[in-house]
Amino acid sequence: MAGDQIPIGRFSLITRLSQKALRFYDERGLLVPQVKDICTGYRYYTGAQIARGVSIKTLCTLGFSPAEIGDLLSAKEGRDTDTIRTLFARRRQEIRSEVSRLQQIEAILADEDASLELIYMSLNEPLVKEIPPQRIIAKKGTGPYGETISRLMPALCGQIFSEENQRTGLKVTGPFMTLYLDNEYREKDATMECAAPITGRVVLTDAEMDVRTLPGGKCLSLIHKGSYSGLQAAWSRIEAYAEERGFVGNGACREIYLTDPNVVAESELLTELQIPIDMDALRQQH
Amino acid sequence: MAGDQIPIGRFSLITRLSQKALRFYDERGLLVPQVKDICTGYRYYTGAQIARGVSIKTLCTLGFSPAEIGDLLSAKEGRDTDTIRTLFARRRQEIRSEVSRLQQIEAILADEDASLELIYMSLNEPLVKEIPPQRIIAKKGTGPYGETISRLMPALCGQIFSEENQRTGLKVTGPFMTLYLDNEYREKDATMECAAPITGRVVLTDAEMDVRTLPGGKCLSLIHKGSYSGLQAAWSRIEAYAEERGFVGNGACREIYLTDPNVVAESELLTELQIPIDMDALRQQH
DNA sequence: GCCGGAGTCTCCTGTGGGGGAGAGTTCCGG
DNA sequence: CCGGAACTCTCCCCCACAGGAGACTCCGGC
Repeated sequence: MAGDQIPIGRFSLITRLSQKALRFYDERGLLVPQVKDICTGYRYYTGAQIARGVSIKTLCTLGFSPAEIGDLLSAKEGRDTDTIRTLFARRRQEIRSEVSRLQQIEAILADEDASLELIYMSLNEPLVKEIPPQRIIAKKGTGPYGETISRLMPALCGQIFSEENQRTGLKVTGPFMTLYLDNEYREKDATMECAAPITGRVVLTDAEMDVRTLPGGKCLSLIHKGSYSGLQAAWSRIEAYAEERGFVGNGACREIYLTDPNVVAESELLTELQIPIDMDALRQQH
Repeated sequence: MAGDQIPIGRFSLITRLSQKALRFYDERGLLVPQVKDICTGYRYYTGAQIARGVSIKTLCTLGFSPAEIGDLLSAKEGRDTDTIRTLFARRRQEIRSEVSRLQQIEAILADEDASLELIYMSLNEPLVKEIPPQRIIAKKGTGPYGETISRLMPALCGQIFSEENQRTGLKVTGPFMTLYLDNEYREKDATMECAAPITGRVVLTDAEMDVRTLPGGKCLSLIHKGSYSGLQAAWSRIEAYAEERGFVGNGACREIYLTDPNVVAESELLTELQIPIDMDALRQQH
């Protein structure tokens, strides 16, 4: 029979592996042709190698990486059924999580209006992220929400940009923010702090002001685009998300004004909402 | 506010795009930092660029490629809702087909015994592939299946390796095969041809022998591993598959003996089953 | 002004092959 | 034995970043 000396093209047709892939597997040692003509470089496979080629193709179709395929084929030779089962189970788990990820995306795309909104409004999903500790200067106040912030911000800026503080080298190192100090929602007498991350020496002339370091750690974060009047809805979204997933709060919520309302149009304003969370408490729940 | 001059690290935290990705998008022109210090190479973004960064992140999470993201953002600026809808619909289709592909794999992996069999037995799924035309020498015969092949093969080999034909330069260019010429299943008086692909001039001394060119084209192909006694089951599998998908046969089925039973152990034998199919007839059905 | 640590830069390698260029080989019929 | 067709070879670029090395820069505190 013509079983020996199969050139790469024919071998490719039989095993359904592309020539590119065959050369790649040769290089990686996964499937090395029996004969390689030293002077022309031509690869020649044998009939006995077809089985291995077919196995590789099958495993490849199942989505295993070349390294895993190597392990699987070794395990197969050694009749190491346990390893095979383990790798198969892992792959199955990967596929399941990939499917559920794709289905979530599909669900978003399925709602055409929502997806248009997604791109036009820059909406996005809340996400857990790590934030670094920050040294801040803050001014505390109590009262209704918008009004209090409007009162605190100018005072804060006044202090920061005072001649004294500019002379000693105080610098603002990030966007301004508001910290919400209440543990519950209050309409009229909410306690909040307007703050800015800083470096340098500070001279305080206001008893209501404070310089301290905010702790870092994990937080749930959501970026809101648009006028500040939409912030209420955004807070509801992120709180609902936190509730749903069982996140446990761990400190004051922060509202970070990423863009400057004096520079950017109201509809293009970006604000990041952060809820510091206690990952240990979350883990204990599950 | 400190909205201008955001270095890459901070911008990365805000937008949730990795620094690597940001450098890549800079290079590709997808999101170029407002300021790039010529002498240090440092990238500085502005608050106004955050929105674009967040959009890119969102679209990236949805699985769009950088090129598509560029198109989408251009369309967004131009209020070209149609383009956006089209791209979203396309992506959605891609996701659906990917999900169904993965679910098929998951179904295979779900049956643990079947998957072990898959790797130990080298089973695989039938697949459509293209085969080239082949010039063959064939000997026809009628009778029960195994017995007839056992009779035809030695005769065919005798003819091929006869002194005369070896002298004129006849060469075998591929594995031996059997062609099944009946359109129905027959137990006792099946008509078949044993054949081998050849090149060179041939002298025929047997009236039952024939030299001709088999047509190329699409075929359904399945590789079977193991003793020839399992071929019956393999034929059932591929026929069932063809039936299920509505494939229309288009010529004699071929059974190709990829490995040599004189060399390879019975349990390691490989045989390829091919059913030539008519793609036009298939298309008309759908 | 100086120093250390943190931040940032570019460049290289890796993934799992696909697509193509340009050159060399093999094969087959005449 | 010859010539053209078909086959095969080795590079090189592409994707969409991730990881890491080694060097440079920046910043805040003293």
